[in-house]
Amino acid sequence: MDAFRAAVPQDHGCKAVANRLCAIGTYHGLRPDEEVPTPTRQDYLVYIASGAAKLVSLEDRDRPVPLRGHILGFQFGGDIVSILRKPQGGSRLQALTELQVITFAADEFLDIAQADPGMLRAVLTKSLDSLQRTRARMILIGHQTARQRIAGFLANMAERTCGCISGSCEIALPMSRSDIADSLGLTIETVSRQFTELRKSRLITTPSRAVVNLPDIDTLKQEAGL
Amino acid sequence: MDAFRAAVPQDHGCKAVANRLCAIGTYHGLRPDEEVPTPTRQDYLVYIASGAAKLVSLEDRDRPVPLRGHILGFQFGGDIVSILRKPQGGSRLQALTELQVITFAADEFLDIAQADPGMLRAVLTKSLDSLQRTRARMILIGHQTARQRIAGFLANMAERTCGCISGSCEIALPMSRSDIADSLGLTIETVSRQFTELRKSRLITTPSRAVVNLPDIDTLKQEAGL
DNA sequence: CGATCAATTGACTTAGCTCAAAGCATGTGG
DNA sequence: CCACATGCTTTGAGCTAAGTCAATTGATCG
Repeated sequence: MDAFRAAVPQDHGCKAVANRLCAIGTYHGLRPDEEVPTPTRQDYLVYIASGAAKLVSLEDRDRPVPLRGHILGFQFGGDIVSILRKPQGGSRLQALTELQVITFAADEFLDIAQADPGMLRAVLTKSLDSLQRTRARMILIGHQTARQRIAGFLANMAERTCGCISGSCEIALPMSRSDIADSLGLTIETVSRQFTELRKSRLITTPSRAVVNLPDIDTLKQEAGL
Repeated sequence: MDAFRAAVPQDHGCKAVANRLCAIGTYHGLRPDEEVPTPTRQDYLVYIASGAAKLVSLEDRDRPVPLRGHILGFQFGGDIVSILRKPQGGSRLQALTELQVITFAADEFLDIAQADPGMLRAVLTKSLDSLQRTRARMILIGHQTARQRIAGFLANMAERTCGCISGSCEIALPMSRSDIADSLGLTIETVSRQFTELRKSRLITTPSRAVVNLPDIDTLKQEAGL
């Protein structure tokens, strides 16, 4: 429950709450391509203990086409994801690597969190932040070129998976090109071309298909317009 | 405080809270182009009593260019907006019409809301919903054509300003073409061209520059891929 | 060692951007 | 009241980034 504790600047009694949370949650171990069981009766919160996953919008028949089966984003160890049940905006969480998660019903979570006002407050703050970040990303997607999006994606991955915000680092890309393309609103071909462009510009090297070396994160960020 | 009450399915004692909120809040009356005073010391929540406004990201010198001074969205009577102070992702709320708002510090709000767990819970739910909607919109922006975005924008406006989700209706567009363009990640020219295209398709008529008639919202939505 | 699937590369098309001009309001001063 | 200036909006003519279609290469796995 590190993420919860991290969300609270001064940890005032959250450890106890975190333990209570673990008590109501269920552990799941998943292999690549398997899905975190989708709730039917109520909303769930998922804490990702380790591994990488993609959040995909449901592909209901009666859903607007552009919203069907698209990648909403990627999640990594430490993240908390809310999985809402169907009517509102259903989504499923699919493992990209070996994945360990703890799931619990949102209602039960709220019942417990309510006991600790600071806790609930922290979660609210966290979700408002999340909203702000998503908004920012929306603007980017609306105004950035393909190259900027890819550069930004790689810089973001470096930060989220290795905590690297500067200098050089090597990151693993557990998702396919097609997943990347979809999440950025691009095509596979364009993603591929941008990778080779960045390679030519010496901003990345690709030792293997799923590994990318970022020799200069700062320039990469600049390239992304950040 | 209708919006707050609306957020709670069964109103259990929120009216009292709403009154308390009004007590800690400050009323502001603004004319077009004026701004809701930007907080420097803490985050603020703004309840829009009446009128229309645009939420604009700050244009700090040291901010990534694509995030500078862009339209994050439009807000109307009944909406609640969070204005975060600088470091996180500052934004300002600028009146498009005569605007009446009540502002209060987020901290004070949380102090009061905490007393009523159901209330805080409702707000959390509301903000999670908001996150989901923003995510959906992000996908759309990444995958929709100019025509779909404009059609979707108009349908959305009809729903938010007159509550029309079907049939026909006439809406006012208090914002400029350039505001619309920016919020959708398009250029003014493209917006203008799409308006004339929709006019040719008999999906809209424009009695005046700032007024649009939607004779068939259902087809419009279909056009938007919704 | 093929067979299969993902990724890359190439040739072509096109939606939307850029640049530029013209149309239309609204307001101001003579 | 008109002339003119100013600021939005519309329209037009290329141009370019990214999408589409199609072929090739490269990995992985029975």
